[in-house]
Amino acid sequence: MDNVEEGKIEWFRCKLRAWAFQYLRDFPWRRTTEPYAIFIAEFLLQKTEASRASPIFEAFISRYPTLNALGIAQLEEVANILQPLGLFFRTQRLCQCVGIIVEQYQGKIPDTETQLLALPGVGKYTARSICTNAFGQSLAVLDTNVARILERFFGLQGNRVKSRCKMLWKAAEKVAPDTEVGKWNLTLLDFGAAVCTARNPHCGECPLQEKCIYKFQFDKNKRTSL
DNA sequence: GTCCGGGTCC
DNA sequence: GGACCAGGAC
Repeated sequence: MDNVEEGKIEWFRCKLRAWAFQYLRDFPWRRTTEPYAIFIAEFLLQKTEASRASPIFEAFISRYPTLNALGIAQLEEVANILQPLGLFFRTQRLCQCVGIIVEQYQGKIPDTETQLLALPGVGKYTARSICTNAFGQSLAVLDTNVARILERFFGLQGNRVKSRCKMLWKAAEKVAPDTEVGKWNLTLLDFGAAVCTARNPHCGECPLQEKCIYKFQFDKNKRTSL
């Protein structure tokens, strides 16, 4: 965390905001704050590429427009719609969630991180993502994209990606701005998917390369190997 | 920390 | 085959 100092953070935010202005992606779930739609989207997006989840999400919402509609659906039918995305256990967890929400929350998606965390298949990332995107709360998130960007740019923890690492969660919260955290979270996600990718990151076109620890190390290795 | 997961890209 | 994707459970 020593490398994560205020001046560098401000520069980091500034560069990424400028990048987001031009490159932030558009997805159907980003055009709504309706809690049910956000809830479904976050579930489908777990360990799944956003562009692949997109058409399935639209089919899902048009088949089950409300939580109550989903509540009376058969598990097999739901599984059928989600089949192209794999990870069948998600369907089971999703249906369990719906049952609990109908019984305990009168069919309304709960709006606190703690309540959401108690649902099966909802971890810290998903709970916070729902809170920011559906209920306008300001909670930073950590996923593999955020972890990778923070590790590389600030030189945290070598190159091991541990999504649950406390230090990375702290760093994610420290780096998040005071306002528009929801948009900030999306910015990091999109930047990780488009520029700071796991394989073959596009360092040459990266707006952060000037102060990036990873880029610096990379160049150094290149020099010494010549 | 470790295991789990289905499709995709390398 | 193995790493990787808007992770979660144990």
